[in-house]
Amino acid sequence: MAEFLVDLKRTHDCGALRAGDAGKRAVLFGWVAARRDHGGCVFIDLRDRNGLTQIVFEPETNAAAHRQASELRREFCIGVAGTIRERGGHKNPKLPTGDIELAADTLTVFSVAETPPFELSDDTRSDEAIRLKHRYLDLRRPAIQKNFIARSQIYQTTRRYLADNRFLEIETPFMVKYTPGGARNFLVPSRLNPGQFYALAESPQIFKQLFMVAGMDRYFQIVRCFRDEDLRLDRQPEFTQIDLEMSFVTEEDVQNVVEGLMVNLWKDVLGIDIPRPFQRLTHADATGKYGSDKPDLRFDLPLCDLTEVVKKHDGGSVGLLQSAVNAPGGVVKGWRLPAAQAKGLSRADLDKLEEFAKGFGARGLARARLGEGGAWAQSPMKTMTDDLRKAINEAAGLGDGDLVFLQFGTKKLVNAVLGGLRLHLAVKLDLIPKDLWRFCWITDFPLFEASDEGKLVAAHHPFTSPHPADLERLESDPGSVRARAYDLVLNGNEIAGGSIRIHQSDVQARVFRALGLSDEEAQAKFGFLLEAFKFGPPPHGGIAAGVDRLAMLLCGADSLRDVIAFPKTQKGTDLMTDAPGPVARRQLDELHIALKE
RNA sequence: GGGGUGGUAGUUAAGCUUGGUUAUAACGCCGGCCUGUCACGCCGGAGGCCGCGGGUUCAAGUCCCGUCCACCCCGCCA
Repeated sequence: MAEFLVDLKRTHDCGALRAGDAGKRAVLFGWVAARRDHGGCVFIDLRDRNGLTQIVFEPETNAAAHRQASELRREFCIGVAGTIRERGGHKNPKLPTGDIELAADTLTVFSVAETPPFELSDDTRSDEAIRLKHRYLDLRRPAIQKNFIARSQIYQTTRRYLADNRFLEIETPFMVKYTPGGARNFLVPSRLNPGQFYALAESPQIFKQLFMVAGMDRYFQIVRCFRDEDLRLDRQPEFTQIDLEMSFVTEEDVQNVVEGLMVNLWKDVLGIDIPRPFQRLTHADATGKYGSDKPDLRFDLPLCDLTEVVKKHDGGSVGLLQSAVNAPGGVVKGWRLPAAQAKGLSRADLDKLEEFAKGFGARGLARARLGEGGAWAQSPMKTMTDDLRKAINEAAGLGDGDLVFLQFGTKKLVNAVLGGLRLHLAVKLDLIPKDLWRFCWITDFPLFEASDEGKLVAAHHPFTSPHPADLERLESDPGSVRARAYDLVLNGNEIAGGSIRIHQSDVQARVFRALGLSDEEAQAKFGFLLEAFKFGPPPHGGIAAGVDRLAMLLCGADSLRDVIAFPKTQKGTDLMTDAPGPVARRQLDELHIALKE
C-alpha cells in the first residue's frame, strides 16, 4: 500500500488545480476548512496557504475512504490522493479552483483537531484577545496569511532594490550601552558585570554612523528595534525598520533612494505605479495648514491662522481671545468645514466634539454655524464684535451653512486640537477618498524643541545637522534653527524619518552646548562617537522606514497587529506565551538584582 | 499618568435604562437522516460561577463600590 509522504508526495498545492488538469492523479495536503456530508457523498474543502480545493469522497470510488471521510472534522490535517475531475454542471465560480474537484480514493489523517476556540473564517468577528491567545490558529486564516505573504515580498523587494543600489547589509548589536534621551529603553541585566545593564537598541543610529566612518559607504539593515513606551494601534514595543545610511550625500540623494524603494514596493506588492517625485512640504507649512507634521493629504480642508486678524481687532471684546493673542507665543486658528459636510453634524455631535478637543488638553472648542448675512449661530462667543466676526468670516472664507471651529493658545495645543479635529471629522464624515496613495516629504523640521521643563531638546536626535543658513543663529536664537531632517508621510502615517548628520566636530560641540550638555557629559554619553569623528568622518545621512507600518498600509490592515506574527497587547504582554512572567529568586540573585519589598 | 468603550454558552451578540418564574438567539459542537453540496439542508440534543471580589435588597446578569483583562485616544514615542 502506497504511503503518504514517502510514496505519495505532494503534487500540487490547494490553489493550483484548473480545468486543464482534469484526468490527472494528484496528491494534496492541507487542513479541513469545511465538511459537507451528504451521507451518500462527502465534500471536504481542503485548505493550505495557497487556496482551497474541493475533495469529494464517494462510496463507489473507495468505500473505506468514504467511511473514513465522514469522520473528518474542521482543522484536521490530512492528505488525500485521487483523480482530478472537471465539475461539469457544479462549478463554483467563487473559487479559483472551482472548475475541478479531487475525487479521492485514498485518505490519511495526519492529526486530528479539537474544535477551534473561535471561528476561523476570514471575516471572523471574534475578539482579538482570544485570537491572540491561539495566534497559530488565527494565522491559518487566509486573510491574515495574505498579509504575511505581502510582508515577505516587502523584504524581497527591499533587499533586491538596495543591493542593486550598492548598499551593504550589515548587522548591528541589539544589546547596547544605554544612552539617555529619546525613547525609554528595555534594560537587560549583565550577569558577568554586577549592577550593570545593557539596553536593547531603540535604533542602530550610532552604529550605522560609525559604518560611515569605517568607509562602508552605503549600509542597510532590516532590523528589529525596541522601545519601552506605551503602545498604540500603530506602535509596538518591538518593531522592524528598514534602516539605511549613505556617505557623501545630500537630503535629496537619500530621498531619491527611498522614493525608488517605495515605487518598487508598491509595484511589486500591489502592482501600482506611484508617480515621482513625491510632494514636499516644509514642517512650518504642514503644521500651519494641517496642524500636523504627518498630514493626511488625501483631502484638503486646511486650517487658517487668525492670530493677526484677532490681534488687529484686539480680541473683538472676547476676553479669552484677547488674552490668548497677548500671551507670548499665543495663536488663534480656525478650521472651516464647508456647509455640504457640516450639515451632517447635529448640535449634539458638536457637543461631543468639544469632549474630543478636551482630550487634547483644550479647555473648550469654540464653534459657530454660519447663518444669514454671516451671523454666527450655536456659538459660545456671544460678545464678539461684528467687526471681528466679519473679519474672521472673510479670512476663513466662511459661507452660508459652514461650520467654523476656533482654537487659541499655544501653537502646539491649537495645532493638536484642530489638526486632530480635521482628521477625526474626515473619518467620521467619510471625506477620505479610498485607493489614494499620497506620499509627502516633510522637510525643514526645527532642530530643537522645548521640553516640559522649558529646556531645549533635540527634535530628532543630537547628531542631526543644522541647516547651514541657520548656523549663525545656533546660539542667539536656537528655536529658529532648522534641521536637515525629513520624514516621509503617507496618508497621514509617518513611514520613514531621517536626516543629514553632523560630521564636523565643531558644529557637534555647538549643538551639544545648545542642548545644555557640558563637554564632560557629552564625552560620557557619546564619547566613542565623538572619538570616532576625530578620524575623518565623511559627510553622511540616512533614514529609517517602518516596515510594520508599510506592511499595514500595503495590506490595507487596520492594525499593526495584523501584520506582526506574534504581536503584543496594549499592556505589552503576549497572550499566547504569557510573557512577561516572573522568574525565580535564584535567577535574580545570579543577576545581582534585589526586588523592592 | 489621564480619558473613553467593552467583558453574558465554544464564538458573536440580545437582555442592564425600569431588579422579580426555567437568561434568549444565531453560528459552532454532538446524535440521526440525506449522492452534488460549496455559509449544504432537515430533525433532535447538550452546553452558562452573566470577568472577579465586595455591597445594597426579601430578591442582582440588571443598581453601587473596588478590581482584573481586552481595545481606542491624550500624555509619551530624540
